[in-house]
Amino acid sequence: MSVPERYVISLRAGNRLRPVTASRTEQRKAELRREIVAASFDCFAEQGYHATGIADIATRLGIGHGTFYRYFDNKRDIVEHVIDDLIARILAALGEENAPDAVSTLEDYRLQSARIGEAVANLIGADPRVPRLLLLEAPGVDAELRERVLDFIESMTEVTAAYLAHGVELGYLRGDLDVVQSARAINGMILGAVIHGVRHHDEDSQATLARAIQRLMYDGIAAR
Amino acid sequence: MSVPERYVISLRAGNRLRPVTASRTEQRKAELRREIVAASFDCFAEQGYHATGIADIATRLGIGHGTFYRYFDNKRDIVEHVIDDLIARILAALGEENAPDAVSTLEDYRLQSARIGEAVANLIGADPRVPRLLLLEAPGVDAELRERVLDFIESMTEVTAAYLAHGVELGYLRGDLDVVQSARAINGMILGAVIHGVRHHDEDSQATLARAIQRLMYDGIAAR
Amino acid sequence: MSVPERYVISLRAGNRLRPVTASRTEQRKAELRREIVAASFDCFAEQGYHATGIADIATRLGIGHGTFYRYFDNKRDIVEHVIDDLIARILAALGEENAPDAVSTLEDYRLQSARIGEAVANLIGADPRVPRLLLLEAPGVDAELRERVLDFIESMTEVTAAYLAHGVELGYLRGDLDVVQSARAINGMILGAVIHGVRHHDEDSQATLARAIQRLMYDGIAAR
Amino acid sequence: MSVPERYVISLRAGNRLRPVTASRTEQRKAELRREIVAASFDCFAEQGYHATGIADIATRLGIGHGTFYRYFDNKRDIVEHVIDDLIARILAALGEENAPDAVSTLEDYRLQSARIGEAVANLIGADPRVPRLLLLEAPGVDAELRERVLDFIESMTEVTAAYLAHGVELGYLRGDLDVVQSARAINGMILGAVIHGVRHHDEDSQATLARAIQRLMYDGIAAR
DNA sequence: CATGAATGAGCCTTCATTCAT
DNA sequence: TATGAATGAAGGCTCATTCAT
Repeated sequence: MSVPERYVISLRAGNRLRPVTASRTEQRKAELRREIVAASFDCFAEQGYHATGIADIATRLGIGHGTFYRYFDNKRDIVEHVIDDLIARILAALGEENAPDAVSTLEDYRLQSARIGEAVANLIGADPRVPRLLLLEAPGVDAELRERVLDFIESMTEVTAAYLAHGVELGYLRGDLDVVQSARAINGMILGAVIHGVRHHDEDSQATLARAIQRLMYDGIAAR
Repeated sequence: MSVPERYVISLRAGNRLRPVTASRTEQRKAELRREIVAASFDCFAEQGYHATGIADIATRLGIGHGTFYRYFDNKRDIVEHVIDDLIARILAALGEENAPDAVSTLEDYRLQSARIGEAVANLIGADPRVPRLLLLEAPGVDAELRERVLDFIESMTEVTAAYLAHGVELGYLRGDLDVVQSARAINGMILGAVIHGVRHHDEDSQATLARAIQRLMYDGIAAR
Repeated sequence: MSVPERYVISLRAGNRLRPVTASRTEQRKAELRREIVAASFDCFAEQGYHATGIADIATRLGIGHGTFYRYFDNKRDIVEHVIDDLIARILAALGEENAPDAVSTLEDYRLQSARIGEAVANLIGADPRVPRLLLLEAPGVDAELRERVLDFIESMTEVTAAYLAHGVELGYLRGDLDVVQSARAINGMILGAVIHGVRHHDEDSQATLARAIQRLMYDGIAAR
Repeated sequence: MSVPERYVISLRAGNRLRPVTASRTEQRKAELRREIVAASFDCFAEQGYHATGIADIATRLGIGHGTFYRYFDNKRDIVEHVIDDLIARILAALGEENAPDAVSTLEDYRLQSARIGEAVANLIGADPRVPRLLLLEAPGVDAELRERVLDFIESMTEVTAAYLAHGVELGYLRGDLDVVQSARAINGMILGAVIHGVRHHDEDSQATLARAIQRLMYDGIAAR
């Protein structure tokens, strides 16, 4: 699954591909940074962005709240990093699935989309706070962050569109498919599933929903 | 289109079905209430809930901000009313379409869902701030309001499920349809369309997306 | 003594020449404003600008510190008003002396400068915190306020220069007088006296200093 | 020109008359001390005392800001040293002129005061930040430093008074001169000139002002 | 009933200072 | 000895809410 450039970058900047030779202090610093992001994530998820004070984050970590400001510019800065981190995590989770051009038959495609569906389900199952924060909390922080989230959603649509285009090309998807808009529709279903998963963590529900989505995708609802 | 009880109630409370014999002052009061809700909606949509002060709302109406508290308990109270008002408006817009049991053939059903799709598109087209506030701003206010919004989404699912169940019963929809989960999937597509419409107001885009959703619903994407 | 336009304005704006028909509330407001300026003056004089908190000012007045912000934008705003008020007070005190063109003989001029000297002495005697705050505290607040104070000093030089020019014109002052620079020198003596008065409030000292300045002005120090 | 004891001391402590046999490290330490004072002077002059952080000073020198505290106790300590250093520099500049008892005629005295005037002018011309920091910034730091500056001004008055007393004794100055108060007046003129020089660095202006002061000193302003 | 002056809880942020490395 | 990461006191400022007029 190919991924828009900016997220790749932030992914790398996040924690990978660092120069292997990081000094002791630098490692500590990077770790504390990550811990602050994690603690902030916890706080935001528990109480919401606006109800969370910098002091809450610091206290949770057992650090002075002045320390926070050594690592992030201000409250706005941290929420941005938390969200970017979430996006990076999601992309990482999805990115492990194969690329759009890795399949060549409808059956393969079914399997692939099932895998992706499962990845999404796992993501939610592993931590329902992730979609909740990303989709329900972040857009309410301010206009910029809302745009950021919408950008992310759109970028996912592009990915899906690429999958569909590949399928049309190879002939196992309808030739008259409006790939972009269909991608939007399909991602809407996933979005709906994710939002449903925010409250209903039970695996069964997730599984049946996933199956329903897939049946709908391939067969539609009309009786034959 | 049947509508969950609570929203009906709030709808009534909103502005209809009042005893016809309302005194002069009571009418004034009711009107100012409505104006405050409208002004609050404008403010929240423009600046977001947290960035909006009670003073902003009052100023916009040219009333003293003390007056605000004669009509609503507090800031939390008003946002709840604004959101309920939005939901009521949406339900009203959708409720004008026929009920689930009004159709008996697939063709009718197609037409009905097309009408509903158009109603949704009109809603967005008329004022994209409505979905933005409801779906992107409100859930970030606090946990309770988030639940409220999720409740609304689920209630819409129930409505859709009723439509599907009716179709299965009458045999024009697949007999093995998981009506609830399919309803969730379908509503996800609508959700996706609405969120897309938050930023892309152009009618064309809305129309092609609606068509893509409908084709997907009935035929799926697989080549036959 | 004529006075530069801007200070006249601020003087008026300060508290005079208001429309006589000020409503009850407006009067209260204006009075509280003045009280805040006065309390701020006290605080700044006692502890210095930077050591004074808004809370100190509010507490001294027995008002909530939020109230302060209803009357002044921020801490910077109040110090500016305090300083402007001081300048206005000084100009008012000096302005009561006659204008530069009111005298026509050396003897009159001597008397007039003696009166001015006395006015300055009274100013200091009445409240040595005034020159201390204006000359020693305000310039240390920030660059802008420093410039404000220097502007004031220069404006006083212009006034003195006008006096001297008048004297040269009428022939009772040396024809070859460099009026501007001499004015600066004379005002320097006054400045020195004022600064001396900041610590030495005794009238005797002020009086003998005033006499020494006047002798120096008219006769110089050289033996004849 | 004799100089009050305390300043002599601080002068020595500042950088002179150290035991010649200072170890390598001691020399380094002394030098860094001086560099810190210099950097602090720069910072205070540029941004003002309160707006300057210890970090600014350290950064300017390229040292860690913890190092600062190995050389000075705290922020207050350094500003005191900076001011003392300024005073020492000024005294050094003026001290190079002859002592009060080195002249015996009015003409010599004129020349001497002209030299002193020139020294003052040079001081300002060389670095207008010196008087600005000493006279306009330092008194606003806190009460103690304000007193320090006022002490310095008074000590200068004593020096001038000694000059005048010498002149009266030798008969080339008016016998009825109030030497102390006249000294204060004369120093006031210098003070005025210095403060004027803070903003107006042009040599011409300084020169004509110096001349005006001298004419005033010896001849007064009255027409003969 | 409408108003807006008053209030103070609460929060973000800075920065002088300490101290372990 | 030099460093800079950590700290938390301190303070400026906002804004929802109350209440006297």
